[in-house]
Amino acid sequence: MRSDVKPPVKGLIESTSWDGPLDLYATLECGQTYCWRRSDGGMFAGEPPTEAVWYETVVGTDDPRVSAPVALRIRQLPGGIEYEASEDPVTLIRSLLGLDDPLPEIYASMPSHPLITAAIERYPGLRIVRDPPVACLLSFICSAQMRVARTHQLQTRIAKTYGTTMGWGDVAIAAFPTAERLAAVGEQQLRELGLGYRAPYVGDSASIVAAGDLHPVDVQGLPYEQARSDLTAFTGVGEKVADCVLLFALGYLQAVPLDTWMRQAISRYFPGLGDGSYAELSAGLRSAFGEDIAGYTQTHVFHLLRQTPAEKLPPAA
DNA sequence: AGCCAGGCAAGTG
DNA sequence: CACTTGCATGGC
Repeated sequence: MRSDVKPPVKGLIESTSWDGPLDLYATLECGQTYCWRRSDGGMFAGEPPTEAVWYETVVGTDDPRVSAPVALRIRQLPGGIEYEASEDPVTLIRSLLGLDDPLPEIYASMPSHPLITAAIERYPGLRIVRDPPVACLLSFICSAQMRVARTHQLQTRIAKTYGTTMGWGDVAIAAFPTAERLAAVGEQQLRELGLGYRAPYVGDSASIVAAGDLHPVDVQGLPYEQARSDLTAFTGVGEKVADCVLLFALGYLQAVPLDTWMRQAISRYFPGLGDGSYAELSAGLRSAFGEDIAGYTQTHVFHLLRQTPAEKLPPAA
């Protein structure tokens, strides 16, 4: 069934090899990435796994970090991150999970505010991922007006339907399909998967990548606001999805995706930022969250807001 | 039954 | 430029 029957590379990335805490569960299930699947199938059910469970993904050739697809799975143990992979994945895993981010310094540089303090005390070790850029782009196009769990369910369906499967033994991991493959899938078939009105957006953006007209990595290195603006050239990508790609794939830690949750937080906790344009609110929130690392603050706060009943949140200032 | 979910594109004024 | 409307689907 699978052609690659080679045994996997196995090992441990020791927790002493990075700075600060790591919470793999919060990192992969806070809603910032749709690229991983849990081997027990219980992702985004709201419950942490009872035992150390495997998280699985494939990093494909749309990603400049690899020259050939790499299948891997990881789990968190007391001593670090255990892995199994189709080839040595250590550098890749460190990148995917933000293990080289100086988290203690990042926490120290966050402004003192009741909402921010509550978020980092609740989720110490939540790190910003660096997802494969094309998969990140297309999955966040799908996320428009959909709940996190259903968005993830759709990505799984896309991978299992159109992606290639890699693995070893009884491990089988479905890769997110390449842009070329998705570009060849018709809008109608994507609708049948349940994408709804997002189906043509995904198809068109995949075609843009496949044709070589624009790749999300092309904007890497540009000034933040320029990069955000350039990404909106993809179909189905506005400023919010562009911010997600910049933060969760391209390492722009100053990006703050302004979704409905963050707009609520602004009106309740930072009313001074006003009801202006996206650009204005974004600049204001970056200032309130810590200019260079505002995305780290945003993702902690986002998770807190989603996981906490309103009456248990800090009182509005 | 109605409202909402990590919005966006296209059409007006 | 600011503002409005239509758009799929599922869960509560």
